[in-house]
Amino acid sequence: MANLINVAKLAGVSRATAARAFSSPESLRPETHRRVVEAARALGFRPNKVAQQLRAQATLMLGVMVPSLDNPVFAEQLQAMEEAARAAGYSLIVTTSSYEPSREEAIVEEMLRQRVDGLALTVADADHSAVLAKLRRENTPCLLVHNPPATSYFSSVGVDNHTAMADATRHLIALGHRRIGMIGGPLLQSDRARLRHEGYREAMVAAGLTSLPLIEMPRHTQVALSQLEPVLGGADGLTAVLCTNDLLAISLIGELRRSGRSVPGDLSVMGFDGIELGRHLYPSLSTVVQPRAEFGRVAVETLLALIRGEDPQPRPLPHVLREGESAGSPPAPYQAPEPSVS
Amino acid sequence: MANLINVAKLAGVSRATAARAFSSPESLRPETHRRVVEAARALGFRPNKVAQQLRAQATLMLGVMVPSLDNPVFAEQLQAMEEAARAAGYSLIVTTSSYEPSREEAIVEEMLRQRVDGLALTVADADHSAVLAKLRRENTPCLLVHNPPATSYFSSVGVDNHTAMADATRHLIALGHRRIGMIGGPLLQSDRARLRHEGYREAMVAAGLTSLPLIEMPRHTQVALSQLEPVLGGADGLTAVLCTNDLLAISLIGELRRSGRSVPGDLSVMGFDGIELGRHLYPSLSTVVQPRAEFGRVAVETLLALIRGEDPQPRPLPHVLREGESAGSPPAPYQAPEPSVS
DNA sequence: TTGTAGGCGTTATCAG
DNA sequence: CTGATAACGCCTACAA
Repeated sequence: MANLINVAKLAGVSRATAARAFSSPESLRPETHRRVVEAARALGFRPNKVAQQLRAQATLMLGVMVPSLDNPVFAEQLQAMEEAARAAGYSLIVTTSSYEPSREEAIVEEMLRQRVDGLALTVADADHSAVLAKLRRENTPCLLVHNPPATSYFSSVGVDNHTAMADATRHLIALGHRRIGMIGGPLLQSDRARLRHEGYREAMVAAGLTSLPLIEMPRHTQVALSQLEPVLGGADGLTAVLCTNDLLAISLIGELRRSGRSVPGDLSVMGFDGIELGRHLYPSLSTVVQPRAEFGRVAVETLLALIRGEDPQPRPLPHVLREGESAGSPPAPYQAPEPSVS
Repeated sequence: MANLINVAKLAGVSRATAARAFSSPESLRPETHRRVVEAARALGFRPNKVAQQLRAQATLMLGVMVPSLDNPVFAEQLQAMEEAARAAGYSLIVTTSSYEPSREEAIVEEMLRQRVDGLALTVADADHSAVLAKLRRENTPCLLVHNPPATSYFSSVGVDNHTAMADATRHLIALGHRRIGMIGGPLLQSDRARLRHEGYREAMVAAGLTSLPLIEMPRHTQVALSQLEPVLGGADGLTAVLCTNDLLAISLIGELRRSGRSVPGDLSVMGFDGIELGRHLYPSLSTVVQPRAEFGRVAVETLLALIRGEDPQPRPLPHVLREGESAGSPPAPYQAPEPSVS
């Protein structure tokens, strides 16, 4: 109904002239331009992006796939991406994968059919991802977010997970902790979990301490304290725990306090991600801050560079240790009462 | 390059036949079908949705606009919407408005140009929204999420904010509280804030108690304790506070504890939204649960019904009071020491 | 400054 | 069962 043809008719000009009234108004006689604009308004004309996209062979759309939006780290990053994309004239198609390969597959296929100009993906394990393997054969620009560079075929935006977790570990060691454990969500095989655990291990070893295997929690957002009891109790129980994300840390703190323990009195807890909320809790969360807003901006910028055909080499984003109230000195070891001097 | 024409050529058939191999394979001779499929695979053919959308005059896309993704209530709802939409064959274009009218305007215009099949919007105040006024003149189906029905021109999905907050208030009253206040984010004029405050007021009045004005915090996610001190201290200070969202409540609890007060010992705190995280905190959050996942499902279903030309009449979604550890009995009033009997 | 015309990739209609 | 053709709405050489 309200297309350029009708606008042209009503204005008494050709399709081309009507089109030019929008794409290059300065090339029109003012009077002509006015007539077209007038007609467009009268008809409630609104340019059809779908037709523009078909014609231009470009959609100005980016496809974004995150594992979930339940974790604020992804939601906050997505928010930043959306703002950056909008500022550059791009729209976002947003999907969640739950890390399920079949969904990842379907989502990416769908987005390719939609002819998105670029993809920003977060997958479980970039090294063993079927969907990434397939994407190598396509020529749609693709950027990994959070996933380490891996095969280095795809550009990637994220912090240095290895160093970041090593820093967190050293922080706890500096506070005096010696028996430090680490817990993670149900995806121990994820590339980030591996790197973070490796960072922890290295820092422990470098300090002459014993590193423990990553303890797997049944969910990404909730600890099962019962699974932790064995390593907590006793004289040689842990005095500090690193978590692979803030939600786990928050849940752990809650469970500990509910079980009558104090944080950090009985156990120090550190998170990872630096979600906003962590600042406001009591005890506030000690954590490794990933700059989520910068993530979003850099991700979009990098992806747009890829789309322009450039070869951006994004550097790892800087992480920051945010000291909160959830990590402190270890409890004083139990001392047998000594005879007093006096 | 890899379009139907080339596939047709390679398969030695016409465009139409090539197309049919995908849209109605059963209408082709098996051998023909095989040849087309073979050719498609050889060329890496992938149907072009943009062309399909242009041709079909429908995009199978929904436009979603939320105020922000920093608040898990929106992120969790969005996640549910995405899953429901995907299940129905729709994609989501996601945007954030920060409640800024100019962004709302630009976003909606953009989505209309993109010819989304429907819009799901959350605005600050549905009664005084310029963008909604404009949308009334368009014929793109539009659904409000969270906003109360307002003018009743647009369908709307959400809880009954009035009753929900009244329920929360009655809960505190039942616990023994008499001096109960309410705090909100910086958008006191939002339709939901109004309704919730009204619900609070009614419940207070019905119990013969004094309702107070909504106290405005500078941000949606963070309290300024200094602004609250006046109403907290003293013998007639508040014993309980209702918050318009969970993040405010969590922040309030953190600030209170950091200032040496206990929750709920000194002050009971209730949130609103029921974000997952609230369960895991210590003290766990007493709150009014909005069924976010159901929100998402119902929103998508309702919007799809609108798109089909039906006239769905979504009922308010049921809210649930979740009792947590952050609300309890009020502190015993200060008693002047009495002469002991003995 | 404005008009003409072809094509972006797909699908529905109508013949054959 | 298959082929030819027009149309979805827009843009942009190329002409005039």
